[in-house]
Amino acid sequence: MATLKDIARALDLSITQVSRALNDHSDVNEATRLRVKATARAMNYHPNASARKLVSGRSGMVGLVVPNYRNIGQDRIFMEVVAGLSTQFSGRGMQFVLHMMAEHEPALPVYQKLIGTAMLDGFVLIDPMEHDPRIDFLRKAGVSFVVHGRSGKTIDYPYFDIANEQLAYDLTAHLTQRGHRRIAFLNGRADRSYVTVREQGYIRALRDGGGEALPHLHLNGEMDEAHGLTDTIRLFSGEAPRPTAIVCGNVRLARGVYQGLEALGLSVPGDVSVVAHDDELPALRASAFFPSLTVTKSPLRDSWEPLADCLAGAIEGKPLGTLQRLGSYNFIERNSVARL
Amino acid sequence: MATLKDIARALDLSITQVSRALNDHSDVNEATRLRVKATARAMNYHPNASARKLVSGRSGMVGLVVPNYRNIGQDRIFMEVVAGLSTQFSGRGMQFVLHMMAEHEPALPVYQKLIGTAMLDGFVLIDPMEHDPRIDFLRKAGVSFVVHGRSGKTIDYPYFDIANEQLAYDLTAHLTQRGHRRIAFLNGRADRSYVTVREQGYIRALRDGGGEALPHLHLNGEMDEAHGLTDTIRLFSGEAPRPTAIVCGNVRLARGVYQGLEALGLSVPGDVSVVAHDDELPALRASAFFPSLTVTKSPLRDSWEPLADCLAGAIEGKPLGTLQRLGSYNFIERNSVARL
DNA sequence: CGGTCCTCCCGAAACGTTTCGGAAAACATA
DNA sequence: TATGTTTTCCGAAACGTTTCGGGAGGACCG
Repeated sequence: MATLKDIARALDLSITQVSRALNDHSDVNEATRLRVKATARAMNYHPNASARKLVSGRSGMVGLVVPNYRNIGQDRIFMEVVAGLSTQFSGRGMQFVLHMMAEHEPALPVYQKLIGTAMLDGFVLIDPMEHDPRIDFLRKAGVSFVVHGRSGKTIDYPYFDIANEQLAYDLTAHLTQRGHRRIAFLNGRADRSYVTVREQGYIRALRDGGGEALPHLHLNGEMDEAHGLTDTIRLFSGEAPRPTAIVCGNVRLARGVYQGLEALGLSVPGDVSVVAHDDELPALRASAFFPSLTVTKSPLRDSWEPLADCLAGAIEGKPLGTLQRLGSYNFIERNSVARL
Repeated sequence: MATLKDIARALDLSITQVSRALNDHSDVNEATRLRVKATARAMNYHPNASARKLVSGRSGMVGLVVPNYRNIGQDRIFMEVVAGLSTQFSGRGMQFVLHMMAEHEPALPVYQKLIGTAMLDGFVLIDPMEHDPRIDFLRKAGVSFVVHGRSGKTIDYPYFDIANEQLAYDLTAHLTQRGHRRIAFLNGRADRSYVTVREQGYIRALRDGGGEALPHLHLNGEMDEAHGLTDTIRLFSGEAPRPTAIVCGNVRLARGVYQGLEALGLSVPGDVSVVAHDDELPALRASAFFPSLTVTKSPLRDSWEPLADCLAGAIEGKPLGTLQRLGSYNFIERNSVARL
């Protein structure tokens, strides 16, 4: 509740000088600066965020806007995102605002309103679509934001992403190099941008390695155990030529694939080889699979720090070059692939 | 980006009158009011939250401060809380700020700082301890808050809670009425306020129903499957007199208890009767237990609306009487209890 | 000694809103 | 005609901060 005026009165200084002292401006005597800072601490002073925002344009608050959906409470990835980002921003002295929309509420008006009231300095965008309207909207509005992933043709905004094209290439090439020609790819939902990019890597690896690019072997859908299971059953049920190997978009899919193959009486890697990308989601360890799973590994939890970093940088007006980051991944060979 | 000044200029009115028109004050001509509101909408006006806060003291933002801990991403209850509260406040046109502390960071300084910067109108407190210092702190600071549960002697603050004493009484009495005398209670962590209250209900029911209040039958701990399992094994391992029935603080504990009893070769309800309180956590249905579980049911997800309601009411200065709410629960008898 | 350059400070304006205290005009009342 | 009352409006102050423009005093230089 203490204000600059209180401190100024206590020290017989002007408000101006107190403000300058606290903000480490140049033209204030060192002794004065120390006196001011000491009394500020003593009086338990915290600058009023609204007043500061009003004149300086910064509030130190960033937002995440997400749609609510049934069972969001069970979505571990969402939980990771929220906990990770919140922790990161709290640690930077910033505040994290979580805005949860009604299930089918359109997003743009929500951003519009949040921007209008001017209480947020920027946004984190997750789950970008292939041509994501939010990006255009925020770009036009001139608001800072950072994208988890990339989307669209002109990537002129801050982002953190992993090399999804290369990762899908590596996984697929690992299989072609071991003689596999018919390789299935259980990919994510078709409207997500990283899904398209991964598909390109998969196709490129097939082409380079002499694999067959059969449309029925590339499947899109939610990346959970249920889809891994059902897709696997379908792959080995019809008349169409069957794969000898399966690339999974994440480890949850792979778990479903293992269950499906077991149900079909097929062994890993004897009958079918399996590889996956591993986000290191909690309580799902690829090394604990039997047989242990060959993966490209890139923990999702390594995303939050660079994302917060980039958004904070964007708000401070740092040059774009420093705000576009690519995460690394490791290729970990285990026991789920056979040489044909 | 449009301001009151812009609207005033466009309509050749004073800023004062525009503000009063938009806020539905009395002394503004009906025709003027409509004109103002129309142009405000046309110019896509949203009041600047910081400016408003500065003069009116309200920002429309509320906060939740929680400690981060390992594997918080796997904690479904936390997820429910965040998603539920965020949705509720978003729906009320308020913003929900999630502040995640470092793992062992003391909480009070964080509240202190958040209060100091004056950007929040109030707080939601979850997981109250038996004598929770946060309550005293916020009460002294004169900040609005609402507690999920109750704590301390003087309950002079807004809260939403369920009748934990009565609920534990009902579960225990259900067993004594069927002839059980040695009844174990797997309760929550001893420092939580609702745990103490439930213990009182358990004791009262034992006394009323002629049960034996044996200290070794009342166990405290995290309410998860692992503890349900280990506590059960221990209850039936030592020299001490063994229970004929077990009351579980939640359904996760009960699941562990079922597993433990199965491992010990004991049947439900033939050898041991089991009852529990059911928060209706996702993916854990008491009716799907075998044998199906007798419970007191009170869905956790019914908490968020009254909590948001009470906090919003407290901020608006409504009388305390309307801000203290008790949730109801149902007693659902199924097949996990035998008559002795 | 006059001029220039630091060092340290301050008043005042600005950000966008709400609200207090009038005040002009129109109209009714005595 | 004088006196209230109602309706509709406005200027100005206030919230707490940052920042612009300037200014007093001293040191330094030629």
